[in-house]
Amino acid sequence: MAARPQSSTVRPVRGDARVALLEAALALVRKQGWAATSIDQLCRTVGVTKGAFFHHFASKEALGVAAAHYWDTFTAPLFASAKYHQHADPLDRIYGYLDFRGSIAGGPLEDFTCFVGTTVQETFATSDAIRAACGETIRAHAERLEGDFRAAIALYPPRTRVTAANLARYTQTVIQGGFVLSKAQGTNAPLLEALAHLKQYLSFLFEKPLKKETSHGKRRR
Amino acid sequence: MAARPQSSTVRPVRGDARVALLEAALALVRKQGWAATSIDQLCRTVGVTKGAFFHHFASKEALGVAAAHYWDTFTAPLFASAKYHQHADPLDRIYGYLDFRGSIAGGPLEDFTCFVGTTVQETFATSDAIRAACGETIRAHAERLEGDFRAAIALYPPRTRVTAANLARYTQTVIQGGFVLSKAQGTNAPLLEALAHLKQYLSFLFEKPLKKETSHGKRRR
DNA sequence: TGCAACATACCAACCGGTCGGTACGCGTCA
DNA sequence: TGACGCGTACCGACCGGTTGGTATGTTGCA
Repeated sequence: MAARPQSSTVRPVRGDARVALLEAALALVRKQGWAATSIDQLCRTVGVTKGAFFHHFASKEALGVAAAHYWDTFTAPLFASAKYHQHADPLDRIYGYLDFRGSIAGGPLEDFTCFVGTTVQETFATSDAIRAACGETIRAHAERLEGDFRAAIALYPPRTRVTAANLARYTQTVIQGGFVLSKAQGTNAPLLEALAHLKQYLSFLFEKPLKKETSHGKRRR
Repeated sequence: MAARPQSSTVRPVRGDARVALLEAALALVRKQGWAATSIDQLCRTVGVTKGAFFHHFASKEALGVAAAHYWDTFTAPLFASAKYHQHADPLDRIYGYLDFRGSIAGGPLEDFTCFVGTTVQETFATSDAIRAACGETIRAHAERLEGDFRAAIALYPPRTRVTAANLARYTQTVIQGGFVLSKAQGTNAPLLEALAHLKQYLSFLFEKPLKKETSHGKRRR
């Protein structure tokens, strides 16, 4: 008992509490939802006390806003560094994005579903601050697809009048819906199916056929 | 102040508590989410006490399961009696279904979004009973579209291999995603946009052009 | 008379949030 | 060189209220 407390291992080093709380919030909220995740539970999982929590966040709502922003900075590099950006053809980059979303949809549902999608469903009517932060995060993610969609529209004149922003938003709609259905069915199959349908839609719209191998959710389970 | 308590108006008549609680659950959960809706709040809004609640439901989880089933019996007649079933062409019936979903998407978001979609996002990992009930409700709703999709596939051979069940599920995916995006943006526009894209997809797939008037979310806001 | 449909009172655990205090790194000046 | 002041990071007890749930009545209709 005389051993000195090895504070650097048993507990996050001083200064990490804020990030640790944000990361715990992402994990727990994705699994349990926003309201079911209590401040006490967050503090317990990262090994700090409530004093630390309220030193960094004015309220639970403030944590929600910060977590939505953090989710953006957390996921943006994941997609930015993915290799589908290498394709020369903008439409191939979009197909690649959809394939990439399918490829990371493995393991437990709470590990690949969306923090902001889950959170905004609970808070859209009770906290405008959280709602706005989640909306902004989704908008920002969709916006990063707009360049490729704009180039695709220029390169392959679409059969109907569409805009890049419109298509980018629809892409996110399909993905978010895939999350909901997947959670309800307890398998990632609905998400993979939805990605395949979306790709088919784009191939019809831009009149550029799909390669054979890109058929998520058709045969494989 | 001497007026006798008019129990028949201020409080539901004896025997109605169960249905009243279910209906209150639908309304409150759609607005606030599952975990944020407490048993006390439910009892307060319908004017009964906890004794009544636990007389009808063994637990909050049991209420969730019952509410998911109730949601199905509550919404099924709404769609069954809609007039889009009158169309002779099965694809027109499906277009009509999508237009109908757009036409009821007015007013506050919590009035036209989906109870089971909201609930399952919160409970998929913490209550398998609720998750299964929500999944079954979505599946049952999708299944009611399968007949029309099967007829459409027979009538208009699709450009790629699809199944009626597959398309019906994808339809629900798009709608659920539209709800999420709409909540995040605070307007029904994303849902209307998504319905328009889905119709466009079906028109490509079945090679049956859309009529002009059916263009939700394009010009109108 | 019996039983379904409630009401009432109560419980321990937990909720978000407050508050006084403490440990510690860092710049400053004698 | 060191000690002083100060700001940041964090602790942990505590608050009033709420949570889901229970045990025990009371009411009213068949």
